[in-house]
Amino acid sequence: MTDRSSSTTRKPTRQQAAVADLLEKSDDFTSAQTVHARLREAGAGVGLATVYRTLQAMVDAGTVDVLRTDDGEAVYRACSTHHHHHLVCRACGRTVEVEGPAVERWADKVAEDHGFRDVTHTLEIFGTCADCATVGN
Amino acid sequence: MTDRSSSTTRKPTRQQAAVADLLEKSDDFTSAQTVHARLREAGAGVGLATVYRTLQAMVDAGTVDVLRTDDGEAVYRACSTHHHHHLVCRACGRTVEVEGPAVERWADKVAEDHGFRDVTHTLEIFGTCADCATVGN
DNA sequence: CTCGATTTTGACAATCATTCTCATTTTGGG
DNA sequence: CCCAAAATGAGAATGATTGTCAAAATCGAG
Ligand SMILES: [Zn+2]
Ligand SMILES: [Zn+2]
Ligand SMILES: [Zn+2]
Ligand SMILES: [Zn+2]
Repeated sequence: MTDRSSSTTRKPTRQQAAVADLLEKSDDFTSAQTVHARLREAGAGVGLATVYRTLQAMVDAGTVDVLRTDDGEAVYRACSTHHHHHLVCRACGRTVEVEGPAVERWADKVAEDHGFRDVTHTLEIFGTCADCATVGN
Repeated sequence: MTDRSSSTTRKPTRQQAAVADLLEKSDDFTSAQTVHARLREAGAGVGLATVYRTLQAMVDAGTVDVLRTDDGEAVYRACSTHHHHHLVCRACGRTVEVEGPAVERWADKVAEDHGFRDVTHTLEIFGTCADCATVGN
């Protein structure tokens, strides 16, 4: 159990900062493997296990969002902290954060109508962005 | 490329029928591994590779829905053929199909407003169903 | 500063779902 | 019956993710 919880802001290590910085600079969702590779070629390498641990910690802390690609790979992105969803270009990966208060209410109501508690939801929109649509056709 | 597409209704084999039947009888999302195990213990075993192939074919044919669990495992369910989403109990797996025309329109509009084409979306609602809420607390 | 306790790291092994290989079996038409 | 195409399945290969555990970094009290 890694549960020495209530961890009050511990100073990030060099490795943790490196992972966080890289995500900040990247506009689209990035896999752990890619983060590892990028850091390696950038000189300041970070162990693969540490990359996974750091990403998971950030997800738990709510500072990064995670979602699954079609083939099941987890990808991460530094997002704004409030609740939102994503519009992702399936060609280039360009990502736009979107919000829909009505959708939030709808999801909660549907769940409640069926007697469900502790409701959460996942919602992602995929498409081909204008730039990619131009190139591809 | 396995693309001898334009599939002209081929008679399902014993194995394909077994997988399809099992999914029909199950009300919740089931993983390929579980389908394989269930079929095995039910006597009429089916090769694991065939289970995967059959499930993928059914997904392509639109006769089953697939989604990813939190740990990335693909799970399948025989659903109605029209577009819908799911309300899933994260404790017992009970699943309810739900629809939300307004959400569909919202998603398409958001994408269009940002210049995206060929839009699709994924949306699942998770919670604890009434039965499980009673037991757990 | 110094030393032991605690946390973090990372090389490497272990898991495990999914895919690939390819020889064998089944199916269907002629 | 005979052959070619399609399907099957046992086992190997792949690849992301997690587990292990000894070494390194950090912290806090004395
Ligand atoms: Zn986000
Ligand atoms: Zn939402
Ligand atoms: Zn469904
Ligand atoms: Zn929909």
